[in-house]
Order: sequence, then structure tokens, then C-alpha cells
Amino acid sequence: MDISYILDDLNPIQREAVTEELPYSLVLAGAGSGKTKVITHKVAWLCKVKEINPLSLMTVTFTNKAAKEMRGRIESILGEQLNQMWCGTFHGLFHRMLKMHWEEAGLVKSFTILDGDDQNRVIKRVIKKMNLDEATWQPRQTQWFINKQKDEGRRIAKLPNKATYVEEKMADIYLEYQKTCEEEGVIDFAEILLRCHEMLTKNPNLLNHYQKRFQHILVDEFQDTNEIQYLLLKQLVGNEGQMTVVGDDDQSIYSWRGAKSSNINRFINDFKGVKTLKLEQNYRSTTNILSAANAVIRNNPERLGKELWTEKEEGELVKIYRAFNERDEAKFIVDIIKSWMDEGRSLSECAIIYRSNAQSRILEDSILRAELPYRIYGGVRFYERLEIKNALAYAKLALDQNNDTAFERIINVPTRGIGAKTMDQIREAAREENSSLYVAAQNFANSSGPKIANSLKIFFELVEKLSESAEKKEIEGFFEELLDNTDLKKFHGKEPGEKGRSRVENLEELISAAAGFFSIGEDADDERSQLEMFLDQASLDAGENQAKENEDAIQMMTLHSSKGLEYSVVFVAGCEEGLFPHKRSTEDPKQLAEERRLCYVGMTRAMERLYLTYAEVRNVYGVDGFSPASRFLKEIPDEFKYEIRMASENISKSKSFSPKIVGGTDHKVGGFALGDRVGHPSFGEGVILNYEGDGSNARVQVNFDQEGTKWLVLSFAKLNKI
DNA sequence: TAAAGTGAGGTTTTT
DNA sequence: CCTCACTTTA
Repeated sequence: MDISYILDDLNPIQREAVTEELPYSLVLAGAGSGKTKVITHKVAWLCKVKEINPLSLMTVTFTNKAAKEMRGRIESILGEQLNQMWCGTFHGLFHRMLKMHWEEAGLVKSFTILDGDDQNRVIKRVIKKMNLDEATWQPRQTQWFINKQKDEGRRIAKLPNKATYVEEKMADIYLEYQKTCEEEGVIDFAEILLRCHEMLTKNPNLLNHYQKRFQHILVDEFQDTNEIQYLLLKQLVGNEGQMTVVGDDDQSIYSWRGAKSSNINRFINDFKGVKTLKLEQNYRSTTNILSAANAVIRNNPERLGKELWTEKEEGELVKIYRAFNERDEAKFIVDIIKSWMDEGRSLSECAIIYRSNAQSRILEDSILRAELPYRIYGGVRFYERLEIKNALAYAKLALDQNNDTAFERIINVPTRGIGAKTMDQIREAAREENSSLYVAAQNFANSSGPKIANSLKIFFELVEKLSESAEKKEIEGFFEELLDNTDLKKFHGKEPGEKGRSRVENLEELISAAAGFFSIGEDADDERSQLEMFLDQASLDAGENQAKENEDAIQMMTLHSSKGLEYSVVFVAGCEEGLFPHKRSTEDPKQLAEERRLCYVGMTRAMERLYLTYAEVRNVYGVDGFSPASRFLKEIPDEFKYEIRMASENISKSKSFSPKIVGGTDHKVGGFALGDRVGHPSFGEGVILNYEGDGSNARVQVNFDQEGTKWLVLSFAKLNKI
């Protein structure tokens, strides 16, 4: 058989990784070194050469995006569509396993998934039920605490030796919360993995079945695995299975969420005879960019040791720009992108990456002003939107009236006169009767006043009607009916301004999302209805790619969400002490090292050009703050970087001045003289009165006819000589 | 009960 | 500065 297509475009080490015969292999793969390629080609190798059935493999990744990409690439290299292949995210795959073995897992058949927001609501309810004060027992912190316990595989919270009262109470809340989840038939994300691990431990036969079935497990981004994920993998591989893990300790940026890059070493110790390979050739970035990134990451202690190299050309220097403030920074970025466009390149090759989501606003503003299309990744995803979650809650309640989480969510949305007081009574009744809220409310309606009884009656009729059509109709028709009958569109539409309109749009979008739904990675004998699968998928995959993807647009995202992606031009904005590295990470060397890895991730996204920008003054929460440039900028040797600044000629002596940029940047500055009449796109016309500063401080004072005198940053204000 | 007004607090994020 | 949760008021 001709298998050359599997190996031909691999370098020797990649080839070795793919064809390795030993049962356990670890591939340490640097940024842009062909990590995904190794996994996909190894799958092809195993299937075509080793003749393993694709369904006997398990391929695990962390994000839906990565999983989708992985599946697509495997299918294209194998030349067949494999809907049932076990290729997906940890949560997706093990949820599938739980759905198939709900009984062994001790779950109800119709169990549903709680996302972070749902979980938060349940915790709030539990705190209230325990008569604790929300101000002291912050739900968010409690949620974090509970998830941490579960991620570590604990049913009972492990408390520090001298645990505080708060911590002890949180442990109690954890138990109570879990009880509530069991009663309501819901499981949170962490529970999916923990429950699966327990199920396999308790059922040796089942474990044995899966150990036999999965002959080879392949894991991407292994440095991001947490305790429970590691335990699950180890359990499934067993003694006979094989495992290939691919990871990069330098890109471990999720330790704050329980990820342990130490799992890499643990893997070597736990499994005997692990073959370790290092992929160090980078195929993405120019030499200068890579050298700069290497120089930064080199400052981290305790690295496994790996140094990327490339055969690519030297390329341009890494550009550093010092802006006056965040507005100037945004303007600079937009101007560079415009000149990139003038070179005939496309917007989708440009990415603006930042440390925190709060930074996106001001950048967005500038881009909007320049009338350029853009797309922001992250933030609130489609299925996490309030209005969408409300609609989905109706659907969940239609399928299962005992879903208290859904009931709580929409009993008064749109408002129907069931306020906090009535709800308290219903909750109380539910507790006494030991029934679901829905049933309690039905009984409550009989004993309450006519007004409440009536609105409850209308509500029950609505749910019953939806429940019927959930059985009869296709999901698209079901959601149409749902929206027609719930008044959700009207309710959300009356929110002021743009917000209301976009909520209605999203609700309408939900219908097309339902129409386009088809399930992947389910077993043929799955008895669940389309609607059930749709709702599960909505919880597991928050709908990142609901928005139009094909449009040529500037890409904006946080450093975290940029991992795994690459762009021709990359801007890392906000490279200031306190913001990046973040002030809450500068004390602890471990956290600082993670910030540095974050910087490494950001820099290595760039293929051709890399800009690192920072602002001398940044307005944070309405207050101007002054921060020095990020220490990471200083860690880049001078030979690889170039600081963009404007030099001025004749600045002090002559009346005419014309600052120019030294060196190879495309940032244009026009020449003006005092007394020139100029036009500005938003301020109108005016006369130049004064100028001050040199270097990047060159500014002009203009007396506008309408707006009065203003100081403008010469290089960024769009001034035209008239 | 619902809408308008006041005050704390505000990394990173996937599932 | 902006968002959210909570309080006051009609």
C-alpha cells in the first residue's frame, strides 16, 4: 500500500513521532512546530498502516474549535467521514460516555449539563437555602472552590490545616450543592469528568470494555490537563493501551484553572519506557520574531528545555510602540492595519491580542471609527447570552418539568407577576412536599389568590403546549413555536437602545442555529431526540462560531484565546507593568512565569510582523494611571527589536516643522507649519497655533472654528492642509 | 410586583 | 468608566 502521503511532508522528527512503535510517546512540540500535524498523521498511520479501526482510537483536545479542526483534518487524510469517531474535547467525549451509561453512573437518563452561569445560580440558591448571607459567601468564590475540589477529584473538600471558618462553610456548601444537583438531575462541567472516573472505577467490566476498545489514545495540549483529566486518561490506557501525548510546557497558561504542566513529567514516571521527542523547528515565524520570543521565554526557570529555530528569513524587526495613552495606541494599530491593507493584504491576517477583555472596548472604538470590519473572539458566546439561555430554559422545561434550574430562570421571564415573594413560597412548598418546583407551583396555584393562580395557569399551559410540540416537531419548528408563544422577543426587544435589537436578532438567529444543527460524535443507537442533543451541545459548545466567519475582518482576542492560532501581523497591546504582566501576578514567581509564557504564546502567533505596544498613560476605571513598559519588552535583545518613535527636524528653531519617522515603519506624518489652515474629520476646520514636544510627543495646537482650541497628536490626528 | 435609582467592584477562560 | 446587584419608590 502506498502510504507515502502520510509521511511525505513531515520532517524527520515528526516522522519519527508518527511511526514510533513504543506504546507511550511524549512529543514536546514548540509553537508552530506542527503539533496538530503529528497527531493527525499519527492517526492516519495507525489506521492505514497498523490497521486499527478509527473507532478504536480516542483523540482528545481542549477546545471545541481545536476538536473540530482535528476531526476535519483526520477525516480528510483518511478520506472518509467518521461521525462516530471518538475525537473531541474531554468534556464532549466523557459526556457521551455518561449518556450511554447513565445508569452505571448513577444518573437519571435525562440529566442535563449546567454551564458556569447555571452553576452559579444553583450555588446562590443553595446559599440562600442554607440561610447564609450572600455577601459573606460570595457565590463566585464558592463556585471556584467547588470546581477546584472536583477538578482535583475530590468529593469531600480538602481543607488546609488551619482552615478558616469561610473555607469550612464552603465545604458544607459543596456537599449541599452536590445534593441539589443530584436531586435535579443536573451535572456541571467538572462533574462530567469526575463522575465518569468514578463510574469506571466502580465498574471494572465497563472499564475493561473501554480499555480494550481504545487501543490508542492521543492527547493534544497535554500541558493543560488537570488532575481528574490525567487520572481518566491513565485509567483508560490501562496496562495494554497505548498513548501519545503532545504538549508544550512553555505554552502552559491555564494553571490558574487547575492545569498541571507537571503532568508531563508525571506521564514519564507513571508509564514505563516513554519515548520523548522534541519538535523544535518552527514553520511559522521569521527569525527575528522567533529569536525575540525565545529570548523572553528563556527567562523562565524550570523549563523542560527546548529552543525553537527556523529556516525562515530574518524578516522585519519586532516593533515596539510607546503610545501616549490607550487611545493613541488604538489609533496607531488602526493606522498600521490601514497601511497593511494598502499593500494589498487582507484584514483577516491581522490580529490584535490583549491581556484582558476590558481592553477590547477602546480598540473596538477606533476600528469602528475607521469603518473597518472586525471580529472579537471570546467575551459572551452565543449560547451564553441571556436571551438565548432564557429560550433554552423553556425548551429544557418542555422536555423535563422537574428541571428546577430552568424553572427558576424563566418563571418570571417575561414578567408575569410571579415575584420573589411568590417564589419563596413555592420553594418552601417544594421543600416540604419534596417535589420539584414545577409540581409545587401547580399545588400552590390551587391555594393562592386568583391573580397568581391565573398567571401560573397560563404558564403551565404554555409549558405543556411546548412539551407536546417538542415531541412532534422538528427542532426548527419547535423553536419557532417557542418564540411565538413565549413573548420573549417582545420582552427582550424593549430593552433600551442597541441592546434590545441585538437580543431580538439573537433569538431569531437561534432558529437558524436549530435548523442547521446536526449531531456529530454520537453513537447510532443513541435514543435521544434531536432537541435533547441540541441542548446538550449548546451547553458544551457555547457557540463560538455562530457569528459569520467568512467576512474579511480584523481578529481580536485575549492572549489566552489566541493559543493555537497564527496571523501574518500580530499586535500585542497593553504591554505595561501591571496590565501585562498583570499586577496580581507580579508578586508570585510562579504566576509571573505564567505571564511570561502568555507573552511567549502571544509573540509566537506572528508569522511576518509583530508589534508590541504600550501606553504611558492608561485610563483604568476612569482614572489615569501611569505604568512603565512591560518587563517583557526589556527582555527582548536590542538586535531583534526596533522602537518606533518620531524624530523631528528643526523642531525648536524653525517655524516650519515636519516630523518624520526614522526607520522602516509605514506610519506617515504630514508636514505642517504654524498658521496653516487644516481640516479634521470630526472637529472641522481650524488654524495651527502652536506645537510642542519632539519624538513621539510631537503635538499641535489647533484653533478650530467650532470646537475651539485643542491639542492633537500630530501623527494620529487626521489633519489635512487646506 | 415592576421600574427607576444607588453603590460596590471590576485577571485570564474552557467546558 | 461601566456593569451588576441591591434598594428604594410608584
